[in-house]
Amino acid sequence: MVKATLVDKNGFRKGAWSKEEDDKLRVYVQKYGHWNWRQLPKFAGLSRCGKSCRLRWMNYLRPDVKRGNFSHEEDNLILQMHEELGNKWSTIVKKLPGRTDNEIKNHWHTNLSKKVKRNQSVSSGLVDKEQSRETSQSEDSQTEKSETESVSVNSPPKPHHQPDILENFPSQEISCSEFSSMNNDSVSSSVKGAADGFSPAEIFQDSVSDFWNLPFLADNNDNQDGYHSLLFTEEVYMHSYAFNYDDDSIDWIQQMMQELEYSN
DNA sequence: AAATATACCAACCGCGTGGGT
DNA sequence: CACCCACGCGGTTGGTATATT
Repeated sequence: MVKATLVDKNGFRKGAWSKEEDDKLRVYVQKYGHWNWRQLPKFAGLSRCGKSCRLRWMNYLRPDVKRGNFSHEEDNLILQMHEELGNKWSTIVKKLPGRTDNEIKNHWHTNLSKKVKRNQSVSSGLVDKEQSRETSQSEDSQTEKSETESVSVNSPPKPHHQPDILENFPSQEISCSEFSSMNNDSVSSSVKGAADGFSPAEIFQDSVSDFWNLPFLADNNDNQDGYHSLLFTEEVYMHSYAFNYDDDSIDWIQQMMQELEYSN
């Protein structure tokens, strides 16, 4: 199910994601969160546009994405919600934790919409014997499928690209909307929560004064309370703020990231 | 076994929206 | 108010797997 990889006019790779790209994106987002999808590929060392990265993460790499086929309960819920809401996939997906809007949309178009059409035909008396036979057959196979699949729903298999490096990776994702919408005050406030007992201004000042002396704190070995990820978030923020994402700062972060990767 | 049709689904694309300036 | 930017949503495309002839 992969598209041939090619390059668009901006030099961004398109098409199928390689395992290496997946790993880079997964490691990056799990460590640092997706604080800005547009900038993220540069920092993660990916030649992809931010949009593509976001989609890949949301639909495939997110640790809580539930793979495998849909259970009867899920099917019924989708049918019911779709009847109420129409193609509001983002709303429907909220009722199906672990599923993605893309997955639900695909499932709808490939399975459920046909089911609905058949049911409508049945109810309007347009179906002939042959069709009803087909229907019952496919329903049966569907049932069979769903029964075996409900197991996979309860214990979702991990994405097939899951590298060993992430086996013990606690997720410390920072929501894009949460972070990217932060202004100076809110960043300071969030840090205040982590640093406990310091005023935003103090934290901010301390961050500035200590910035060049701080080690790179995004360390997987010590993230019990997410404190380090918060510190890192602040650090990246400060750095990007100070340098306004110029090439030097990007190179600097990339270099640091590489060093981190090698040290793991 | 080969050719063709169909199903599936990852990824792309365009547009709307909201926040910031 | 207008403009820009980043993001999210929904529709669509197209490559691969599987079934059928």
